[in-house]
Amino acid sequence: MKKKRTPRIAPLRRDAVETRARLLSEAGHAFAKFGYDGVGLRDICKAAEVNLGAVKYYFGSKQELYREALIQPHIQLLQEESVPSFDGSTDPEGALLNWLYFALRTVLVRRREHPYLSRLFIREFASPSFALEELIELVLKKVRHELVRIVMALKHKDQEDRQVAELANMIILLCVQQEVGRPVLERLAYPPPTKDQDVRALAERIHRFVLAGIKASA
Amino acid sequence: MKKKRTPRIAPLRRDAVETRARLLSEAGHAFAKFGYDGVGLRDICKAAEVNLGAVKYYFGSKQELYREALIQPHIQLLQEESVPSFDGSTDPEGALLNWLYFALRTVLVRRREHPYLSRLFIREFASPSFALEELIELVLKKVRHELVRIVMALKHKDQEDRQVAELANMIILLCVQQEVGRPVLERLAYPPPTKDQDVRALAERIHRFVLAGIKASA
DNA sequence: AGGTAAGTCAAACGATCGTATAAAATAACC
DNA sequence: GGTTATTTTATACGATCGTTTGACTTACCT
Repeated sequence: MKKKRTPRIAPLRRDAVETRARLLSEAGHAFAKFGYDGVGLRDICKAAEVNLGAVKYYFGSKQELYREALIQPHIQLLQEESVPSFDGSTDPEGALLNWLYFALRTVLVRRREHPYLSRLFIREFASPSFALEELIELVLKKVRHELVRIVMALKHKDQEDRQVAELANMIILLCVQQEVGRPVLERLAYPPPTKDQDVRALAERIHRFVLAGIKASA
Repeated sequence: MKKKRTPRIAPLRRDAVETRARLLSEAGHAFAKFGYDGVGLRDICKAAEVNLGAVKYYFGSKQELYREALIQPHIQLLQEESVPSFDGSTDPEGALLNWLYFALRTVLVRRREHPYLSRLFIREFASPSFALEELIELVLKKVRHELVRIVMALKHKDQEDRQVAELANMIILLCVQQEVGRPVLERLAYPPPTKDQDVRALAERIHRFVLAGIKASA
């Protein structure tokens, strides 16, 4: 019988912790820059100053290395600052502004401040891989859920119907696409802002826009 | 001196026309399904029942094969039905509805009816290749220009300023994202419609939404 | 019908890919 | 400080990639 070793998730030696982290970081950079198929493990390992065998040793395969480079920073991002929860029905308009500011800031500032996470997410968004399902379940579901509750309050409904879902989708798209559509947007007109104060102003403009839209929709 | 042959753009023999077309079509299917790096020329040629050498003979390289598979159907799509032009200032609200219906129908129906163009565009949108610039210049510029004129009329402006550009961007995103964001949308809630009558209804809902948003924005 | 250019074909090149393996080196523990 | 398990290393395998070549076959023209 073959000796089947499960990859070393948690390094046992002090220096090895840093080795694994370096490999993961460089992998994230490279995947973000060139895409999953665009970069080879040899280049990644060279950049990380790590031996080729480290990939199998620490992650088992290229797929697992990618998965962790994508998922793990997202978990951390959501732990550092979680979705503002809508407390009920007191001020849904204000809650919407808070949600928009949170979403846009997460997407345009916080995720972009991460050295590679933004570009990595954009790739995953557009050409979904095996990891998209997990990413949605882990990150997007919670964020969307709060928005749906706000929209329900604004439309005086007590459950999510087709209209609420569609409105929520449009709002989410407006935010996510400020980031994902950037390559196209900046070729068409002005690129979306990245500084916090400008993002705040953008949130307020979008707030005006979608609030009127929500009220107007039958 | 080496004999340098430029690729055979226009086949001279009747049967060869069909060979080139078959290769181009299968290439489009394959690139759309697996991405540029995800598919090899051997698989494409096998599916097209064409010899491997045909790629060099007709297109010169894999890149050129991809470029033509992406660009050429888009040109045809815009030739078959061009952007509705806004005649001036008589009825900008109606013009906006027309534009929305055109954009959504192009994106959700016409492009999707093409056997592979939609998925191919989505890939290009999110992870731009060398061909994006050409695609924007060729297709998106004209479509956006008409929208900008409509928004200008709605806001009673005589030139495109930052606000007009941002509003136009939001509207474009709302449309394009119905298509590009589909993998995510259908995991979050209802997928965007694809039948013409449903798309018409969607256009009307978005029309209500963005019209109110435009009027509300300061 | 024959000549000639257009098109097709099989075979191979060099490079790079992800993965596998087993020995060498190293840090941690008794 | 010797022992041991952990980590690193060098090397190789088998597959697949895009590209190239030159000979073969075919369709078109006079």
